[in-house]
Amino acid sequence: MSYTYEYPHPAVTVDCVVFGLDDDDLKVLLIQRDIDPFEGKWAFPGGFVEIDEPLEKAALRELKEETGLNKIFLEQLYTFGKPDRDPRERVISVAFFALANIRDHRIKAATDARNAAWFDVKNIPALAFDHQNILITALERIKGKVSYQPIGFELLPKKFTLNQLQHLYETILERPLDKRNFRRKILGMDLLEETGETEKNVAHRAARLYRFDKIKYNALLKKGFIFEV
Amino acid sequence: MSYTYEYPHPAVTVDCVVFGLDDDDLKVLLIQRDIDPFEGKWAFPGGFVEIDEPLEKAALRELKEETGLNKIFLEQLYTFGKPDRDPRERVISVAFFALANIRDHRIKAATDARNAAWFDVKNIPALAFDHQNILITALERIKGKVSYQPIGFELLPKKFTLNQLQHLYETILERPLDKRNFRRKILGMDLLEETGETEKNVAHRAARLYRFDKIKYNALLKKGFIFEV
DNA sequence: TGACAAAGTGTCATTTCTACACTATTATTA
DNA sequence: TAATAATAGTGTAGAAATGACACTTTGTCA
Repeated sequence: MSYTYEYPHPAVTVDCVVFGLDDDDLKVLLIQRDIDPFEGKWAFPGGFVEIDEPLEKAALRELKEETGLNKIFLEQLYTFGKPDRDPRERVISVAFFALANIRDHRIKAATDARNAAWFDVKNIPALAFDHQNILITALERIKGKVSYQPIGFELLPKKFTLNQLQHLYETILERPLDKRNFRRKILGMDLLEETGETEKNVAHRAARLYRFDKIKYNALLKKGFIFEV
Repeated sequence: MSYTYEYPHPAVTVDCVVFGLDDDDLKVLLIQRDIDPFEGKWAFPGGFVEIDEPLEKAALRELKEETGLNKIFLEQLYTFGKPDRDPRERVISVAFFALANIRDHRIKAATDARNAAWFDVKNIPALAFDHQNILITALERIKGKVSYQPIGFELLPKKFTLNQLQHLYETILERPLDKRNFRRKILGMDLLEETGETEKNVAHRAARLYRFDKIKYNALLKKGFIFEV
């Protein structure tokens, strides 16, 4: 079967930059390509958009096919369209980004992916295509966004300590924050709910566990509340 | 001539949302389509990306062809890809947005545009394709961006009064600002240079004219300065 | 039971924000 | 030429937010 057009058409792909947090490090999910071009190289999960498929749906499908990751929230990041970014033909790629809790998801490679794994953003192998650029763009976005949208909570377990939350912000923003000031600000927003529980199996005083109250957040939003860290 | 592919390919277009400021109103540049589909309807300037052409270059080319607007700074806005957004075939459109000073540019329609004109964003005719969505996205973007990037200056003449600047912010943000607080904040940033000149031909005390000092701004940026209004 | 490790807590000085009203200047008009 | 109309231009004080800073509490483990 073949498809003919009066004018040349580019191919369109989607790519997904999924961030995760693993103890101390910010990570991204990569797959090792099992097909040419760039066979054996690491890249962001992604692939061709089907002709009647919405972009976001294509991204979710590819993500699931290649890594097993399912049902996560994707946000459009940027569209990469340099004419020579793919050696096969003109390929325009719509990149998405997402946050995921590493422990909640079991990654497993499939279809065009030989392998799938989380990599520390500070230690990324050489990437296929222009995916290095995509990574840079995604890091800028997450850094810019984390301060004024409560997206960070997606990276943590449902119940988390204030120290974990502070650590997350310090990791993404790449600067230290004052413990007391951080707590004052976060708790003052009235977005966190105490679970009444504390950490288990730690060799020191156990910290209180909180959960993010999305309903409260949405209610505050309607009243003009602005999240800011 | 025809082009054949093993798999179906979407077409890719670019669209440009150009904002301008005319006295009291925020405007956008629209063209009236001279060809099907949506012949006679108003739409954002744009068109098909050539097979070896970067996206931004395509946007600049279409903008110039259809409206005469030349050499303005475009920023990628969002990519619109719903499968049925174009009745002809699957078309994925990469939208850009830009700011322009209306008085500096003479608009003239050409090629596929029967007409080109500025429209008050509060009073937009029915638009072709999903361009209403594109407009909404662009308005959100400019509103979100104007407060923390000094983009507003692009909309004003080179020399402008503080009242013009304040009015611009009030128009985009859709809320009133306090005159004294606004002046204190803007002047305190040390980004504006007094020209020494004043307004001409006004029936009241003439206001001082300022210009935006981009060199100073870039220097401050390097020192970690954050613009915020 | 003492040492260790992290949790949890308050204050003060500085800066920033907000709300608010009158005088100065210029062109126009009576 | 004096009065009027229109906008320019200016300061302050109270409230809120920020940033810097160190010790006590609680639990585990040796």
